[in-house]
Amino acid sequence: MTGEWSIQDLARAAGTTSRTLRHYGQLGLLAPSRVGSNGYRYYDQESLVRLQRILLLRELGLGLPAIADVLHGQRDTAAALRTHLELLEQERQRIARQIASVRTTLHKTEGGEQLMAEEAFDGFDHRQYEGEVVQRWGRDAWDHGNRWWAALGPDGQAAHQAEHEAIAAGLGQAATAGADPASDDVQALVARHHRWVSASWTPDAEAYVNLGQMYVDDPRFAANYDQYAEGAAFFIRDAMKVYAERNLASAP
Amino acid sequence: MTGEWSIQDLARAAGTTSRTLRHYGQLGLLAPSRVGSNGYRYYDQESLVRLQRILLLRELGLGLPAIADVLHGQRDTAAALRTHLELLEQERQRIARQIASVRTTLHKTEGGEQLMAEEAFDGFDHRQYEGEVVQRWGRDAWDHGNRWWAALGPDGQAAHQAEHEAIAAGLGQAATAGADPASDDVQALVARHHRWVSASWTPDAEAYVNLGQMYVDDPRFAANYDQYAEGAAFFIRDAMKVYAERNLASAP
DNA sequence: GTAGGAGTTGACGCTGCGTCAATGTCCAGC
DNA sequence: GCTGGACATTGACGCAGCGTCAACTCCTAC
Repeated sequence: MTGEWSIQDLARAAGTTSRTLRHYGQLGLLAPSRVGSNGYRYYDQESLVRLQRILLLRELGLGLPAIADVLHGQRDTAAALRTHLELLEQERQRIARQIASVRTTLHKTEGGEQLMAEEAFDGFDHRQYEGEVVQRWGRDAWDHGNRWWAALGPDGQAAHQAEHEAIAAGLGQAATAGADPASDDVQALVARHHRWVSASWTPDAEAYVNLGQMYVDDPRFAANYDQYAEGAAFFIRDAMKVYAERNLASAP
Repeated sequence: MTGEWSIQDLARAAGTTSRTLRHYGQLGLLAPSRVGSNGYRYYDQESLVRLQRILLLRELGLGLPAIADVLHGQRDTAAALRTHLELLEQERQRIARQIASVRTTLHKTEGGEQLMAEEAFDGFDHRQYEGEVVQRWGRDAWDHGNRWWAALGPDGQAAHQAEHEAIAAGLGQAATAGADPASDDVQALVARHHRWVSASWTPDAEAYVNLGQMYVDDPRFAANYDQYAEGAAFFIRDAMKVYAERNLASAP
């Protein structure tokens, strides 16, 4: 067994730096399992596990004092995460408001004509995903999508985005309210969603179901829908599946 | 005309504090229109307008250096805002992803004990493979593995998975970049992988090589690694073989 | 003359480390 | 036994944007 590691060993193993480990030691988050007579810090297996817990919680955005509470058993992980989640929600609202304000200001200060080209799909940067889209659906799909988007014009683009936001918000509310994905109200929203999608591309039953699944599987989409309600992505996927089975034809 | 205001007057008029005004003065953002022989700062109408611009941009989230560029005419407002908007969009995405991650983690830790049963080892369902594991390595191995996994606790389990993802992602990148499986960088990652495996079971050279081969032969593992890069499973197997030959003892 | 309200210039604090700086240790080679 | 290089230590500054003392000075009113 490799029973003992130097500070660098541990840092590399966990993908962090020795400075960070000493910082954690200073805060009482992670003490070395042994300190040599020369002052060198040594760590063991248990340290690694503990460190990985710390790093995981940090990736989730928790502050070091909050992590200390969890590690010292003064707070259980779930409670800390729930508190943190609330902070994150607030932060998200704050950012969203700022974005809205900046956009408004931009429209005022300039004509705002180039703007729309740049902020396609509420935060989705078209160009950023070019490679991915081309890889998954081919160059033609990309070009077609771009021409269609350009042809909409600024107002059309804004309307298109607004329609999507309205649909997503409605579905998010339904999900929160515990509605049945197969209910008439929900299905009416899905019908709107299908029309919305069909503006650029008409999916058949399978394609539409797959699209719904992607809303769940791709964290970028999931994050986008889940901001309206927790678990909204799952709800939407289910509702889309029902819609497809009832209303869409399968490919021959 | 109220031609001149003291620092408090201006601060109150603009809804900020005198400390802030002195800070802005220090950064060259807003100089007093006049400074008395006693050192007192005095401001005029123009100062107020300028201050309001500063405060507006700050509410939008711009940093003071960026505001300085705008005020000094080195950048026009619209450009600065567009740049800033991109930052905000990224920030929003980051927060959204964090929220999604925290929610996922919460579901896992709240499920707590169901976790290991449901999605041990990167989405592998333990129970689903019980028969197979018992058949290949015996009942003791299965029980030992289960006890070890349970002993990790929710966070430890999450950390363990996270570590594996980090390693696999790193190896996937190396594979994509066309790295040599025997190179130092890759071997360092494999060393991490070996430590990761050793958390529950310490393989000797042969066992480790066989494990690597299984990553290629078993489509479930292969698919798991190949999601990071095409052909990653082969690359990892080769790197593991080199590592075993260099660093691990053979069974007697 | 004095109280007290407003002004001044420092300087520390907060978050989570990165990044020197100055200096001590360990190990391998000559 | 000496030397070089890698790695270790503690200590301290830096960052963003001010809030918040602290220690003094100034002005105004009574």
